Amino acid sequence: MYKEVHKSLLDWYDKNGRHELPWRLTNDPYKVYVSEIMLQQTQVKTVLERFYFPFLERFPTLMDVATSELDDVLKKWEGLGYYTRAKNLHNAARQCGGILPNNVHDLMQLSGIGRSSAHAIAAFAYREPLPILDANVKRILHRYYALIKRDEKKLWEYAYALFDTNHPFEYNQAMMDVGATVCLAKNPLCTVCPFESWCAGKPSPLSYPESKPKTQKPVRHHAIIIHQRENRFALRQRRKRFLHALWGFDQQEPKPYGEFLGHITQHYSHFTLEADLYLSHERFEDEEFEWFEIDEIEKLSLSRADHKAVALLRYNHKKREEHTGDSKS
DNA sequence: GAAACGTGGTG
DNA sequence: TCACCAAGTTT
Repeated sequence: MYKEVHKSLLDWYDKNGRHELPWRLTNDPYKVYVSEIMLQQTQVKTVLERFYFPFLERFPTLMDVATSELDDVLKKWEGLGYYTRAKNLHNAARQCGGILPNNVHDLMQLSGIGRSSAHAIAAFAYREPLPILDANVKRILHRYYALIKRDEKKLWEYAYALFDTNHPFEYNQAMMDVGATVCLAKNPLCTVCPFESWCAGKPSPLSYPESKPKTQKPVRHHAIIIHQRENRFALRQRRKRFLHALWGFDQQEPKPYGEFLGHITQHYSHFTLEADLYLSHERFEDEEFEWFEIDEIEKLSLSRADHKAVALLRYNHKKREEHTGDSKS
């Protein structure tokens, strides 16, 4: 049925596939696993250039993750976002005793591994003849079959329908690459697509699937307060889901709390933070908080917004030294 | 099943 | 400038 389609796809993959991706060259399931988690909702470029290699250098094996502290894992995840992934990775490593399961069922029992990641790990790391279904494949399927509605269950059926059981590994990799480089969300390059002759959505690729109703992100106003006591500053480790386990400064309702240091805007996945930053020398007692010298703060894992706060603190400090003529440090 | 969950790149 | 997107999972 799909013989010609599969041939077209494989030919395209041979010539145009991203054959140099490191997690595609390794035969270490752990490395494939790490790549799959890092790549969730994250661009290849970011993972490749800033996170994949440093993480593996610090944690060469899953056992290293299992025997390390969450704070250490988080430090290597700092800046990558969706920090629950790091928490889940750490938890999963301990769940399986540092030995990654080799089948979809057992993989899915681990924290942070859903059906999509389980199939990807099984297919890429263990060469299981299973179709994958990620955002790339979904976009291709929606267009190929001209599917308007988003339906997870049906998409899996189509994923199995189009799957090439004779070349499972190459097929899956090829689908990822077509989705990432040809069947693009905004500007699909249909003229060079291996599916061109059979794609039902080609006349109007942007129609599949139907776009979600656009909602504007709410803006939340806060004050970020840097409490200072001599040469130390107060930070606490977050306990809730948002930016879980990351350290940060005090955050309160928007009003003046001392010396104004600047304004911080940070766009999160579901809201925008607008915060004024203050330096306070008022007495501050809270068991949640610990006191750090400025250089010690850098050793903690901080969110982007809190890093901006540190930068403003340093900038302000430096500016003051210039004014007082004090040029030490 | 909808909403929560980060950050950087892009048009 | 800003909405949208990029290899999803959990609640």
